[in-house]
Amino acid sequence: MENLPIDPAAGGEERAPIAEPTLRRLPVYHNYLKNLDSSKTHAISCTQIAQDLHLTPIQVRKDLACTGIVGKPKTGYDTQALRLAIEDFLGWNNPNDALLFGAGHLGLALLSYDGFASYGLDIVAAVDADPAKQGAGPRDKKILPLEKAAGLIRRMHIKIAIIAVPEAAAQSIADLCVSCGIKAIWNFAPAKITVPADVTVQHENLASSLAVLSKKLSLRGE
Amino acid sequence: MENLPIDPAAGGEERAPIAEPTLRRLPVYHNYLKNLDSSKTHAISCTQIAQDLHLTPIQVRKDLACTGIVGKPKTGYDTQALRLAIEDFLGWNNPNDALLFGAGHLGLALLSYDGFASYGLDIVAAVDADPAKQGAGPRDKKILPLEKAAGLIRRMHIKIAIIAVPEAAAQSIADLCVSCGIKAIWNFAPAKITVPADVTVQHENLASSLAVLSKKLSLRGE
DNA sequence: TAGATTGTTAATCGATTAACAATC
DNA sequence: TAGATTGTTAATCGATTAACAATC
Repeated sequence: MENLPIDPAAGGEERAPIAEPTLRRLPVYHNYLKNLDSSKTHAISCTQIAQDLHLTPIQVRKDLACTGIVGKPKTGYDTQALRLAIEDFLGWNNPNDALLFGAGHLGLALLSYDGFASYGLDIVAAVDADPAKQGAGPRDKKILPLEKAAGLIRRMHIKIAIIAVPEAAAQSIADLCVSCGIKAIWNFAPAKITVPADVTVQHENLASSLAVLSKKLSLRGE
Repeated sequence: MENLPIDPAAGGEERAPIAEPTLRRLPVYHNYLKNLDSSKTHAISCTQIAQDLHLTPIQVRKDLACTGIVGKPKTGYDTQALRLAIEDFLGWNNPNDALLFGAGHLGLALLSYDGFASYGLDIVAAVDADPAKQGAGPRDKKILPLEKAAGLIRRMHIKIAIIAVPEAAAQSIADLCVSCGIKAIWNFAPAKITVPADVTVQHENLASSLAVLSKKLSLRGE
């Protein structure tokens, strides 16, 4: 294979586009490895991973191949090396700064979560239009007035915005972000937002997940 | 086609399994219809929907066919009927009771959100192990001691649990749920949970979404 | 009627799974 | 060595897209 060299500067040639389902599974493997007792388990096989995560060994093998890791027949992969390969591939050791819009319950939940750092995301601050919410937030993160957003994004060259504002405000916040140079939006508002083609939007759609869950539940009940 | 009759009692025969991507798009169509000015738009075509949602007309047509809706050539679908057909198909007019575990920021965010009702989900209450969090929550929802969970689930025949507790507590909460007869778990904890085969788990995996977002961002930047 | 749109069958595309040689 | 596991090419499966007749 040998696609996706670890050094991003290396590849001038066409790079194999990674399948999104694979991409979504990589953090799952990473979390699995993190929870292994590393003092005991120095190597792990696809067979073992697949069994524990309820996947097939072939799928695991193919997914991991994307990261460039090379395993040893009969023993499997070095757990430490595999973990690092996933982190490398996902860019988790080059953290991205992000600005959070909205300090309601959801915004505070995101701001409180200290796990994002290990996923290569650093929420530098939050902004909120409500003066009552402004001030010190969880984990020593500041909650600033909305007016500070544009300057902050420009000054820190922030590329990622997280939108956790009410549905009605989502589009205008997105517009603001785009005008300041934001290139990726993680949207938690239950609203479709429209952005130019060069901006990526990842929509966290609870209604979709709920539809899957409740349909499965109703199908099971027969 | 004529699969998936609206009356769930009708089908003894094999029922066409709905594709998950389709299932996830149905709420998107629904939200789109909701935001239409219904006084003006009595009928809507696939072409129009596809254009506004950045999909293809063929895909929209196929997705909507699952709901059993029948359109009229040249005009499209009756907007009202289409909306109801989606709600019917997704079971949104037979709401399911759910119990929320965890009243941290995320739990409160879920409890505060008044949109779930229209998605067929009724969070009857929350439970939390921390006495300081117990009492009245948002929207007049009670936050009860953890010990009340089992009785509540059994008494109300609750089938859905929402887990919004810290990673370390997730599995033991899941075990509790299973032992009380919960059949579907919506898991917001960043933890893999293991349940018997007859229980459905929908895992809301932020790390996966973030991986997709940051990979797209880094690929764009070349 | 003409033209746009639906409903449905066939073709394509991409992800998953199977098969198997290479390797430790 | 024998046996388990990797890496990779081929086959399968399922979702998307294309094609087109039916319909208003």
